[in-house]
Amino acid sequence: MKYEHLVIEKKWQDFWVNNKTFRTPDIDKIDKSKPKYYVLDMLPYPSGDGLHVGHPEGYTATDIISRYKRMRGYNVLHPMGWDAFGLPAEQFALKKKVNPKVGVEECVIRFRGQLQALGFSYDWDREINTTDEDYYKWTQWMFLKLYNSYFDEKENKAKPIEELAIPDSLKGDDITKFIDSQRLAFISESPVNWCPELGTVLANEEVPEQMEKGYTVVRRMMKQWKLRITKYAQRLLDDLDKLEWPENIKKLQTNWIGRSDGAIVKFKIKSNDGKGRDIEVFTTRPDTLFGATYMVFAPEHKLISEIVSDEQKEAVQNYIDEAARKSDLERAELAKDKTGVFTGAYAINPASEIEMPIYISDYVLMSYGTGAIMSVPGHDERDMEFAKKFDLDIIPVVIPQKFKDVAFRKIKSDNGEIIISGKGLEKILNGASKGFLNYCEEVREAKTCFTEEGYSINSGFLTGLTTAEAKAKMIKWLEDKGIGRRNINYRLRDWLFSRQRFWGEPFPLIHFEDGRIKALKEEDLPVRLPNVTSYTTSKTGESPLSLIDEWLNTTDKETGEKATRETNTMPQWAGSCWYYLRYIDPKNDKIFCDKEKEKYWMPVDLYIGGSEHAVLHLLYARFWHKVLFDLGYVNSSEPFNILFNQGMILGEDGVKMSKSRGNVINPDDMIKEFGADSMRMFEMFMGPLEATKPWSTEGIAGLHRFLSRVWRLVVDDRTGELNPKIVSDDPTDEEKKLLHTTIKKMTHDIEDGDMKFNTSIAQMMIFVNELYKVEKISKSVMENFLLLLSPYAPHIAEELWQRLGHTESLAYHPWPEYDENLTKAEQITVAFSVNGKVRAKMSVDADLSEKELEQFAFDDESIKKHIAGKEVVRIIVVKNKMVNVVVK
RNA sequence: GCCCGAGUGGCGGAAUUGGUAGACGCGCAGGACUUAAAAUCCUGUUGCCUGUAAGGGCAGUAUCGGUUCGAUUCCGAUCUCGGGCACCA
Repeated sequence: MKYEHLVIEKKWQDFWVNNKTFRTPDIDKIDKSKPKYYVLDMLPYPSGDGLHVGHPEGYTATDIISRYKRMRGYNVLHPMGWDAFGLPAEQFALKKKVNPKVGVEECVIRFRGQLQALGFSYDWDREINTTDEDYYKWTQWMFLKLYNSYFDEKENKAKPIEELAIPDSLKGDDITKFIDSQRLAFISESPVNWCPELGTVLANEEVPEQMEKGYTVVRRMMKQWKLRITKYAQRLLDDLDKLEWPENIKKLQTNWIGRSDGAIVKFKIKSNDGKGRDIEVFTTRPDTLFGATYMVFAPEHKLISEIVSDEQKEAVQNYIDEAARKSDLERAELAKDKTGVFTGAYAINPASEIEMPIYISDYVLMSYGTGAIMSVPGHDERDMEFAKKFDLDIIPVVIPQKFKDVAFRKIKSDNGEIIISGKGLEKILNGASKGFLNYCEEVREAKTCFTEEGYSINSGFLTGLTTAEAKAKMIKWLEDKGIGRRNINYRLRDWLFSRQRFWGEPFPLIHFEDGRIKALKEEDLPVRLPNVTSYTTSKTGESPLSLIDEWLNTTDKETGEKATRETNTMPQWAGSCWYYLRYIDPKNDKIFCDKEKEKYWMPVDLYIGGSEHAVLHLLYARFWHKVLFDLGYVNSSEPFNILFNQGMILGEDGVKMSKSRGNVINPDDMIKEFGADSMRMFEMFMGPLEATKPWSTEGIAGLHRFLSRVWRLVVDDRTGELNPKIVSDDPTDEEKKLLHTTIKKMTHDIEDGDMKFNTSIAQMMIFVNELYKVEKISKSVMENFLLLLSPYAPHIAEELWQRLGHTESLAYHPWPEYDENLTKAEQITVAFSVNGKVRAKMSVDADLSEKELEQFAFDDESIKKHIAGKEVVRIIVVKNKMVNVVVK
């Protein structure tokens, strides 16, 4: 009987499902004396195309770990679910004129079938779907928690809104306004990408695609819900240290959060109308304040209308209008060429006391810092470009280290020794200081822009100091004068949390006619999506929900007052922010997850998914988890302890798989032709998990060949009986060494956590190749090998295990142990080299002394030849490895 | 532009702390079995030079340089590719 993968794989998949082999018992039935291991996959979006070959890559890795940990005696939690809200399902629904859940159901059935066909050991009793009412009820519940919480700056954590201290000075509506301004979920007017032709708002990522199709996209202000993730910026940054994540992912998150240390500086604006006005700016380089020669405001800055001069009014208004029409993307694309307009107003530099003209330009962003900057064109490239274009003054105030000695040479004057700054020096020195003078001249002429740290010049009381010293001294000076302070800025923005779509979680909020907003109570949840058979998009940019009157119009349950529902829905990220908690307690209708169960299973021990989620999903989930932690709903401050990113699988041509290229590999075809076990093994054999690597159909055939070889080792091809080579004898010494070496290698490969399964598979191939060379195989050796193989190729392992006479599944059979002594070779090959070049190799007894090895080297004919007539200077002996003779 | 990561045979990739470069697989070549083919099994496979042969020699881990008895591994510079961010003051 040949290796018939289709028959075997179906048999065992049915066995596992019917026997619930991989069901993780509920908490009270679990043996708590065993350690726990929570292995999580990033839950997939069940798209209409079905699985692609990239999915099984990460899933196979987690499955191998899960199966290994079970054999190691761990209580393993290994669940799967569906992240099914989102745009593709919505577009499918609009096209087919159906409710999106119709399409989602089909896709889920398809995905589940495909995953089961790969033999993954998920506990299907814990399957979740983010679009189930029982699930999104709790997503809404968490939104309410965010809405009803504020961030306490002193304690650096979220607290219930009832605990918020309200200033005594506030009365009536102002109290409500104050409370609303502190909530972690808040509504605000925000710019969005509006596409008039499509009548919809687009996410930033969708903009380029639509513009290529010829649609226009403009910026437009709309009321949007946001989550105050920025309050958690520092904690999200600090806690990265606790996590065993790849350094590059930590770096990506660090950059995304983007902490900048600097100062806030207050400038006086020269008054046109007698009113005293100040403007604050943020700078990371307070040491360059003496070099600030002009200011730039973002076009959206509120102060512009107050300070603009009559002559400039029209030009300024035109510029503001133009900037408003551009999308963020357009603003960025035109980045090379600076634009702007003079406002006619001036500010006073508090350090140099010069008048600084105030410009507006869209290179200054309203959303970062204070929306206004001090420009130091000598030491900031953008400022320099702008200064060049508008012919503004440039003062060099920082010099590179190399000019230090020239710039600050001590000059004897009539009054004794003094330090002269670069400015004074220019008049006095020549020759020796040419490089320095050239530098100053180039800066003034906007030919050079020195943005690094160095030494201050032309900077009054800062002159001569290093950049670090000057920063500190300037901040002190600003604080003493009450016109500035140390400040930290983050790049991270508050999370735009609303979408104008049908297919998402509705917000549990109602609006009254007078504009008041009321959050629903926990017992009112879930707010269900309307059960319509079809729907259309609105032309106003609002959610399709706004057109469904019987859903939209409602009354306040408590007062009977007329109200309308919030029509925005939550973004696709919402459901995936906490799904890992629901797996722990998927059927609970009292709470999203029982706290005792959470305490047992959390944090996730291993989390594997694609690096496309390195920033957003992982940051959002960490943020939600911290809020839940602050409010006392979870015991862990971070959700994912170890993270691993799988690499992308490219097409056979070495480029990204895409339908248009026609290089897409369908996993169904591969499973049918070669089998799930071959598929799993090949994806692991291709290379390290994190690497990007091209697919090879010839490669998967090779793994199928390997599994066939394993099959024939146990089963006689012609008779279907056991291979007569398999005997009940004790293993020979050779077999023992081979087996124990293999156990050792494979155990280490998994325990090291590098996810280099390719070398384990190579070791199994060596094992099988060796067994093909011997006359007899001890049955126990074969059994141990099947246990080693089982996490990788579970179907064939179970089948052969059974054929060797076992009646129980091997899924919970202990992983083989190895004996270190048995892995050691008695004979080893050592290399003899002369001057580092290997000249001879020799098989010797292991653990020879250095003297003995040395003697062998000198007795070797080839070594003798190479050292003949030369002086031996040194001999280096590395035990069990080599002897190197150094000659002259 | 900035921040990460990576460059090893025809290809995917191996190589504990610096210690025998190319494990394992694919592909290719040759052989066995077969009327033939497929499947299977065996052998070879970094390049160049040399030898009838066993063998021997030289070069070689993107490029150039450094440290070292010895470098794929450590250090410096450069080039190429991949990923992320992108006017963040």
